[in-house]
Amino acid sequence: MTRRRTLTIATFNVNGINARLSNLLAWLDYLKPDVVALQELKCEDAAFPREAIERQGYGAIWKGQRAWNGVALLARDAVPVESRRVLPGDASDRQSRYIEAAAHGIVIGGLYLPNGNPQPGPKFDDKLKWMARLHRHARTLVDLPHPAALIGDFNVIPSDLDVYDPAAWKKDALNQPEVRASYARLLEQGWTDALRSVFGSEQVFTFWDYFRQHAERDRGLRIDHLLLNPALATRLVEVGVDRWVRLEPGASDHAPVWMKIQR
DNA sequence: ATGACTCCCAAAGGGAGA
Repeated sequence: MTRRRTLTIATFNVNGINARLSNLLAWLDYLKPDVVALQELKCEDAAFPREAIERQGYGAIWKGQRAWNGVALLARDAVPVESRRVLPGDASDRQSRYIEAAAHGIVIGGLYLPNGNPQPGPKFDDKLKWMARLHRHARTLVDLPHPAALIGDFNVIPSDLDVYDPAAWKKDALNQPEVRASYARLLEQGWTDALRSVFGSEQVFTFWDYFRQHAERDRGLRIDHLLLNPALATRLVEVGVDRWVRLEPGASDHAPVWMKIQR
């Protein structure tokens, strides 16, 4: 096997890893990403499909949870070297929403940010608190001399360009001014939003809900993000969304989002 | 628009998602 000149790093909210296992494996076989962050495993640790993932050529670490949430990191022909499995700052947090590891020379934080609906309300308050914790932890990564990325389902619509109908999503937690401002402040630490930096003013989506044939009609949101610290951003080559995965039978409501970086 | 659609658990219908 020839060694490729770029590394491919991807994030994919699978919406139930066991319900979607064949979709996930088909996509891995197609793209052959080097590092993958998964969200919404919706399984306990013991139910993670480790053997099927390993047969596909990937080492994995994961943090599951019964019924909801759950995150994992996969590395092609390697096992991610875990550095964290909880976002610091709240000892009472029992939700599986963060996992961090080194893989193929890059520090990867894989995250599943709380949805926050309905808003206003306690779930929305929790979302903002989780984002504040993310800010504090991200500060420790952004200025590392080593390449680092924060990737996953942020549940944040960064701007009106990132939603097919801003008015229809006006009251949604993903689209609130406080949430957008918090995301913007995170970027101001020095993170590069890889998709936006390459697409410029062109619209691109990563999620389409299951209603009203929104996927087929490309009425979506951009809420899955790839953030690069400066040491990694200089190596960014290409980005993409594998929208075809969203159009397959039995698909997740999210599509995989990927970037290629120089080795 | 208390909607729709799909997962989970569990064994029906409710919680959660976004």
